[in-house]
Amino acid sequence: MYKMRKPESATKNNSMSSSVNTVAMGMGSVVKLRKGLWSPEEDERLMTYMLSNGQGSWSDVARNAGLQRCGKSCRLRWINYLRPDLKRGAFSPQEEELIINLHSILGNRWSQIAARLPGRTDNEIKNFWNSTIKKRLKTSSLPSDPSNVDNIPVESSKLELSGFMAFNETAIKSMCMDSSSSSSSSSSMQNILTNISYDLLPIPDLTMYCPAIPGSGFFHEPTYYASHQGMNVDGCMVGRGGDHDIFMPPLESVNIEEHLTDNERGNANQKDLLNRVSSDHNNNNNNNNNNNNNVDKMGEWDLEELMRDVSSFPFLEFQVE
DNA sequence: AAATACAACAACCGCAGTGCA
DNA sequence: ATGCACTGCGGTTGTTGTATT
Repeated sequence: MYKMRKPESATKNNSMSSSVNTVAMGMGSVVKLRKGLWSPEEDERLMTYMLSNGQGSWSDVARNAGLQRCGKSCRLRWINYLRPDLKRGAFSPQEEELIINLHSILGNRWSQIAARLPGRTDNEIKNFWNSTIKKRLKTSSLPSDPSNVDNIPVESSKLELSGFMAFNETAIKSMCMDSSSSSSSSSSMQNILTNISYDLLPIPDLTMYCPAIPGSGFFHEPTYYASHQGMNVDGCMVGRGGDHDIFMPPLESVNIEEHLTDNERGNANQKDLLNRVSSDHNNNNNNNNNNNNNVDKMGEWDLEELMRDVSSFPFLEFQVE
């Protein structure tokens, strides 16, 4: 079920949902900055601006698009709601499973998790986790909450998770905790993975996560990613699995849009996108699954493909040094 | 029908990291 | 070296719709 808020007009400022702050803008001018829910008019302005000008400085976006919002608010709205590649609607069971698994490695690094779920935002995943999964896990029959690495019993080297085997406990903890040895969580993860040698961890432990990572050279590449060279350029090979080398792309956010050419970006049907904005606002209870543009399709197809792949991968042996 | 509780979601806030002058 | 602006992230709060009493 996907609930939408009742839209409100940009012209009225009622209640907390659209308060107004005044901010000095230099040259003696004062601009009133709106806060709270976005109106359809604001959405359309931002969408139109972004589609025709692309992303620049967010404060410039706010100013140039004629929005009485701070840049930060514009950024958030674009990333979490208006972005063309967003997949809307309920999380599929596969996505849910993926989130649980990724969370067991990455913890609350929502942006990192989101980077592995095409079309989903960190905010969306975070909300989903806090409102749904967390409760479900709490009431489930699992002996401990897999989301909390601290709860993993010392004796248990493995944790059964939804039919998959999770990483070896040590590896999981290292990945989650190792922030001192590197400047970023991504390189931390890479460090861990590159330090895994080949005799201890069963390969399914690793493959469980690889498919979630766009650009992994591990499986036959989804054509979408394969067609955008450069996705793997910075990837690092973390191991070999039989005939397959295992590539981990950098764990920084893999932003699909960044890899589109200008033409490809332009091909995103602007009319469709604008329609989506207005239809979202018009249908309070709308998820956009009916809106079968390629952008929406891509995420679904990708996930299904990945889940198929993981189920067929052979078992191998890995080891933590 | 009204009141209340709950779930789901949107958006804000504060902080940290980064780049630049 | 310092200060500032900008960006991104994660935690938190507020709003709204729905279910329940």
